[in-house]
Amino acid sequence: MGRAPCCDKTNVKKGPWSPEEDAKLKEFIEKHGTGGNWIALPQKAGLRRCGKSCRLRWLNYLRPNIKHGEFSDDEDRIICNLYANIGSRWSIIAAQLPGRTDNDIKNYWNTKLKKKLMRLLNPTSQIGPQHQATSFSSLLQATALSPSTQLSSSYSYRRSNHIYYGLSGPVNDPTSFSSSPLSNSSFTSNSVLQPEESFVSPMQHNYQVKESLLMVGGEASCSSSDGSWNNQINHVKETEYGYIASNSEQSGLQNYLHTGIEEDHKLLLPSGGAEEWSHEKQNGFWVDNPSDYGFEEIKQLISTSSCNNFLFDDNKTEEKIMYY
DNA sequence: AATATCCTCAACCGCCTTTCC
DNA sequence: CGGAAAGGCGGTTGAGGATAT
Repeated sequence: MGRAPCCDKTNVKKGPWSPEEDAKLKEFIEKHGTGGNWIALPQKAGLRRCGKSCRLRWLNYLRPNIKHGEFSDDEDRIICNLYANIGSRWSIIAAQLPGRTDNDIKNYWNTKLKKKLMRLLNPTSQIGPQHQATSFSSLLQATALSPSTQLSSSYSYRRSNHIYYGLSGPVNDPTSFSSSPLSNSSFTSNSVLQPEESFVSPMQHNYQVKESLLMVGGEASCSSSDGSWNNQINHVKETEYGYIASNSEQSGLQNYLHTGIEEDHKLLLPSGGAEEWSHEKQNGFWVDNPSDYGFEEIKQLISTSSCNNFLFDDNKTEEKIMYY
């Protein structure tokens, strides 16, 4: 016995939406909202559609500020970098591209961008469709976009006898591409996928680069700038990172976490409190917008925490911590 | 001009996760 | 706490338009 269907399949219309249906759905949602119940919505709106179908139509096509049309080079780069870091998690990727939907990005990747990248990575080969997926993943693996060199989008430090090991530079940073393999305004094959050595920063000679740091996080980060708190919090939960946010961000976060928020740029902690998040199973702390904090505050945080890994969101902090 | 083939993308399907009771 | 319902997501499909022959 399988799962019960979400609606009466014999009584719902399928296939492309007519302009009339679009208008009905749009008008209803603009007037009443979704009411938090997509399943009940079509009946209320007078539509013979499955609730899921309505949801999809709204999210992918009808809701305001949807961007249609060509993807920019910047968008290409973001997609490529995020795909290399987190794979086909389209909703997370979409959260980084305001106005784009996960469906859009998925289609674009599967039909165009993957081929575009394949051509750049391997301009001479004629790869048939049946081999494309395998070849593509092996190409990714053979390059800086491979999982073995992937890194979270920020700067990682491991505390060990008061020495901070730094892996510098925005390595594979999906949202900041100053050293990105795809950083030119148009794709050029000679700029694609730098060798691992190129990740070494000028400051590196002072500090030992620990390969284990590459494992910190294991996820691309999400910026809060587009207000995509939901995905961001999922990310934080998934990676078991504590999250340190400034006041301005806390109101958004509050909606999603049960927190122990303290005043003025203090730790934002889950209900278990600091001890729970300092437990050794905790991967580390994510420090968003570290420039919002005093350096002393960050120093204190590091020295009082039993946690070894911190992710910072900018390289000014990286530099300071290096010399600390 | 007719036909075949390819390409795009909206929409569906089914599974997993989250929320609610 | 467990089960059901709903939400959310990623993979896949197929209609229709574009292009090649």
